[in-house]
Amino acid sequence: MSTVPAFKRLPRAVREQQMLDAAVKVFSRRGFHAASMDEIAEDAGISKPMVYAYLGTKEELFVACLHREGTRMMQAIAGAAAPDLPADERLWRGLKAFFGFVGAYRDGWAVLYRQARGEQPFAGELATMRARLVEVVAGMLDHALRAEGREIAALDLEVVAYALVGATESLADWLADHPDADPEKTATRMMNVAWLGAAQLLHGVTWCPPAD
Amino acid sequence: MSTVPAFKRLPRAVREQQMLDAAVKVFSRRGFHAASMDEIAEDAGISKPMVYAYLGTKEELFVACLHREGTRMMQAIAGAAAPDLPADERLWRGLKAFFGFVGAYRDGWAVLYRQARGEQPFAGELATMRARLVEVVAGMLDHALRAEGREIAALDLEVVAYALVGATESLADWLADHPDADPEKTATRMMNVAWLGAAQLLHGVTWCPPAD
DNA sequence: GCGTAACCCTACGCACGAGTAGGTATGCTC
DNA sequence: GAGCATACCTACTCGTGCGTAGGGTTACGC
Repeated sequence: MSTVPAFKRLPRAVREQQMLDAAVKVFSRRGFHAASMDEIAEDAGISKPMVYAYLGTKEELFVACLHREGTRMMQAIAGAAAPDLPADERLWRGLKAFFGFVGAYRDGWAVLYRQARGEQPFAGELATMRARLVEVVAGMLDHALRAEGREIAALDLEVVAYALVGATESLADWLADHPDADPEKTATRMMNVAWLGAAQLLHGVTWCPPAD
Repeated sequence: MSTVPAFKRLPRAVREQQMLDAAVKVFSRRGFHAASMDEIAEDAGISKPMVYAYLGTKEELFVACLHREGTRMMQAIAGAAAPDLPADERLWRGLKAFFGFVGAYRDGWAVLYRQARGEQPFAGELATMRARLVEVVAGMLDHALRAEGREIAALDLEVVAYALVGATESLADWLADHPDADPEKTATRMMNVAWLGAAQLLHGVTWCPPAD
């Protein structure tokens, strides 16, 4: 009895992407633990054993999501911020690319930023990616500083870079919650906060705590 | 057969605090879902039904943690940053109080910042608290701006405040991972990034995207 | 000293969800 | 058109962990 199959058979590569799309969507809304494999499978329009066959266990599936979205993001940034540009131009292009990514893949961003941070097994991997970003920003600042003939303790540099990355992430979060906001405009605003402060530092202006 | 009880009977108020301490500790390490009521009870040196009797279900327990740590934090900040001080002084004291809180209650901070963000039922409450903070910072900036005879669109103000709060949270996170770092020094570094940038904005200096 | 209330326990029921066993249909190759 | 690999399913097992039933013991008022 050859009934017409309700939905087509598709090649593995296509189905894998559909599953990853569904997984990113569900993980972003529910978080790792609250998400169920059944829901992901249903959302992908497929049955659960298929997910296990293609992407493995729940943990492996989550790692696959992290990996896809993470490299997607890093490549977007790296592709935009060429290392031979001046610092402000580089920062600007990097920010534009970053906010572009967040705007285009809000769920992916939510998984990376909101969900993967607290979960023990994955926090490490995420921290590494984040650390790479911080290092890049710190390197940029250091480069700009040396060009001005100045220098700063490595630890201070790292912390400043950390703050800049944090501010950026925070605005990204804001962007993810305001679907009608413009990514490029957000990048401009970020430049206004970050670059003006950083430029001051570059020129040797610093703030000191009051005597008491 | 009156055996000596292994551990003392304690009044409710004391046990509740012990339970909350244990809950904050476990939730901060494992996250809401991965944390088990059994582990929390064991860590508090008590049996599970006691936790249910005093603090209710797992969700209610988590909310209680959020509430205690949240008000603890907000009161620390509000108590330090008196509204009649000049803007930079106020910002400085607020930051000092905030980083002091994070340094003293690292687990509490981790629950608020790392764990409660992604979990659907609690994200709202957290967002409200965060929004209150952003509003305070935005109000401070607005106040300082008006004192200079200048003005800025409300949305821009909100976004800048958002970025500052995000940068601060990010440094707090850094602090939580570096136990030997000094909270006050961290606050100073934050001032260097935030205030210098904000002061520029206050004086009307802005950054514009390049023509192309 | 006796009731009553507060403190505290061991031991379970039960649902939910990760992962699998075992089988069917479709297309591709020779 | 036989054989085989690939795509896909329904229907289960079983562990884990939330929440509770039911009962014991210490303190405190009177």
